[in-house]
Amino acid sequence: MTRKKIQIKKIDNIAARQVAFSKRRKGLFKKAKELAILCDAEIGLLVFSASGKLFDYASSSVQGLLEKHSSVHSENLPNLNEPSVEFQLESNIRAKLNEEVEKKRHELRQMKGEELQGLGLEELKKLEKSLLGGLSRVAEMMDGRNAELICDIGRKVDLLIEENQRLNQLKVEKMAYQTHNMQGHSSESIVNNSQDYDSSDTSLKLGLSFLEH
Amino acid sequence: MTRKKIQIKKIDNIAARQVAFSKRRKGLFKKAKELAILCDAEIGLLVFSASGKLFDYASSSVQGLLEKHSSVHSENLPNLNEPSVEFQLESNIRAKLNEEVEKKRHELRQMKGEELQGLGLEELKKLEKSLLGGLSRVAEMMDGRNAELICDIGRKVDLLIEENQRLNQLKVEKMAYQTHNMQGHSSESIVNNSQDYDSSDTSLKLGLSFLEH
DNA sequence: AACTATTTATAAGA
DNA sequence: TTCTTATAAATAGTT
Repeated sequence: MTRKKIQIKKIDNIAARQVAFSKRRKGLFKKAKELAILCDAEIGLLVFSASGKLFDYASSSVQGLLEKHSSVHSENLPNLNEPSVEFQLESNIRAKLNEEVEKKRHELRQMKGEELQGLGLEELKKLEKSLLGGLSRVAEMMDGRNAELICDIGRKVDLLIEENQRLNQLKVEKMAYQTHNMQGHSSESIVNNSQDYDSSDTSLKLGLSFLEH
Repeated sequence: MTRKKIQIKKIDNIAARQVAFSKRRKGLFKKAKELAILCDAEIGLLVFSASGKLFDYASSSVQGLLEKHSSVHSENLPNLNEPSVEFQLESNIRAKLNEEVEKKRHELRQMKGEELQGLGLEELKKLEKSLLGGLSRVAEMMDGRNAELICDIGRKVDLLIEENQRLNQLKVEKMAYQTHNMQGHSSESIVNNSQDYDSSDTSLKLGLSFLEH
């Protein structure tokens, strides 16, 4: 399928066949994983090399199935010389998981700048790029959060202003009521009213004080 | 993977996902069959669509396994008797490993700025701090590498200078030899000597040219 | 294990 | 679904 188109039939040359097996197996597993992820599918894939070695992939929900199957299989064909399919599967899965955990742990450490000894300049540059990318997205998201916050604040301010206007209205009405019922009673009420105005003004200021800093 | 490169992550749009599933499933089965034929391998492949529909392929010797499996599967949960202790242990271990992988995968994605939706401002700040920390260490390490490089270059320069001196010495000796053996022979030899000096000087310059840029 | 000229696979658009 | 087509990915042959 490259350099030259090939016929799909058993490759005669043994070495060439092994090389092709290795390359195409890798490609097949990659495709299987992509399908599982992209399309939310469950996939089980078993590949036995001509020499009987097992390679497998299984998304979680199929994992159990493959194991049970293979145990049935091994009962049918008791290959006493080779490790049982069942055992191969189990150790394969465990080994793969452990490897993946280890890989991610290491990658994570490197992103935190912790295990950089072995890295060359090119790898360091890649890391740097990755970090800068992450950083810019985090910054973007923080901006978003800040925008939300400001928006929230704006809404609260509106509410406070509204509330303040309502209070003012009440004061005006109250004052009108007082001046009507106790016209010329004393100057105190007028003073009180102006104090009320002041305090409501202060509460508005307090309500906005969190805007500073 | 064409018209535009895509990220390998679940396709959001349902219709698009189904189309991709159909296309890629076809491709995957084709690849599996080719591998089986070309490399004389035994292959079993199970694919469950997100909606639960099963597609499968199995080369002859694996066929039995898959059939039994899917029949077990269609019975759903017929294992009321006992999920053997051994199996439970296995599953537990695997579940833990899977969980760990998933956790690290997620953390890694967040460091790459990819799954920040759920995060609050505080968490974003922590992330930022972590990224900045990593970045500064990476930068430090790069400085180190650069220092090494410069050190290397310095050593090479020293060698070149030494070499140059040796060449000059040879020239001087040659000149002395020539003037001794052919004193007053002609003015040509003197002209030649001065040309030699010039070219050796040029070669030193060329040897150092990689220091620029 | 790398490289690269080609062939395949496939995403997007009808 | 199927077809087309521009482009990404896989890989046969080679080193």
